[in-house]
Amino acid sequence: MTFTYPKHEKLKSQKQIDLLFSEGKSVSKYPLRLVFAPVELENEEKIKFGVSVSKKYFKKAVDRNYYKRLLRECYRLNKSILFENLDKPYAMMFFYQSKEAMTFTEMNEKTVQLFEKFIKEIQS
RNA sequence: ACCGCAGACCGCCUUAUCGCUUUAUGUUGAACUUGUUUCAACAUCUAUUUAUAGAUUCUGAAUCAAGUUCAGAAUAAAGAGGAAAGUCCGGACACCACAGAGUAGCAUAACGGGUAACGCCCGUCGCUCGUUGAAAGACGAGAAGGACCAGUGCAACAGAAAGGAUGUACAGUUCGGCUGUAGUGAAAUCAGGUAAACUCUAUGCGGUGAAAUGCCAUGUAUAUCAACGUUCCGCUUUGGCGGAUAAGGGCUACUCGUUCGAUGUUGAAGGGUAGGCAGCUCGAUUCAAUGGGUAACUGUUGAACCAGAUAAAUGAUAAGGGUUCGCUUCGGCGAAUACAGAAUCCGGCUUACAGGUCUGCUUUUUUU
Repeated sequence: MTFTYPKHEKLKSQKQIDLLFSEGKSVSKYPLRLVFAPVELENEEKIKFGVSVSKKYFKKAVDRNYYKRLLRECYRLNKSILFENLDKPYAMMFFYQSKEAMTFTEMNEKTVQLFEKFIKEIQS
């Protein structure tokens, strides 16, 4: 299993994002939150993935960039959990929802827990 | 040596693992196009032994070569700032009627220079403040430095009164609050101060802003364009032609001016949204040498190419090392490592900033 996060795996389409927010469900593990919805994808891709950190929580662009990078790293290193358990393609968006700082190690643990929770959710 | 001030510059590093963006190189695969060769089928032509051979065209398949596009993996190179920030000025560039006249509005304000331009920068003069000095002056710092003989306004304290005021006392007197003196104040119908007061003068300013704008693919409301078309008058060969009419709209903050002109029909064209390409990074660029200038800045010559993302890359983790601070049993231990993230591009200004380097000046101490 590779640990890449190439361009075509990023969630970019406005339509898919609108769909995600209007019809998507979510699971969370404070301070992380994952919104997801099943979609039709081309070329047998399984996931479209995006990250977001709100201006509400971090005023400065530098801080937002930093946490977005951490979120991307967490996805990149743990995405095998998702790929091995998905039965159909999904679009998903990953949020950091807290004003408090967090280290990479903590965030990584939370991400694994969150992804396992997500797998249970879609299998039930 | 130390402290302070001013100016200029720098603003964490190394290794490993896993990633991201752009460019280049060759490579693999797929699709398409063109061509070569071979085979098959059909058709036509030629020859003769009349069912064979040869040639040509087209179609299909295979093969090889070249090109284009897409995808994959590989290698190499490059990859945030001094403020990228605030979006406060000035430009480049693009479009909107290439941009009209007047009014209003806004900005600037000594003189000279620099610049693409500026409200920026440099120099000079004057002013104010501080230090020093008997003074002249010297040194340092600061600022929003045009005009109150155009008009209107404002003015602390003192004073009767600061502008249709003229009180009190005394004196003079043509007996009229007419004249003078005293008194307050910088200034008392004699004028002066004030434009970080209105105002005046001079100069400048059209608007929008890369989500500008152009193209490609997709392709629809009906905004747009063209023709016909509303009403009235005249002419008429009865087909039309010419002139006028204007609710409203566009150009503006307003007026003038100019321009389009209801509803509808036909045709053309093709908005927005989502996607791609261009704009998009070679430029008032950077560095070095040298010439000019007190300086800001600039001429010449040589060299270099230095981010181009777009739900938005430029990183994450681990270990080690710098640097600073604190504690110290002088072995070390602990903590911190600033401000902050390109979005069309430049020149400024303003604000934020741990720490460090260099230069100049001043004070104090030590040695000679």
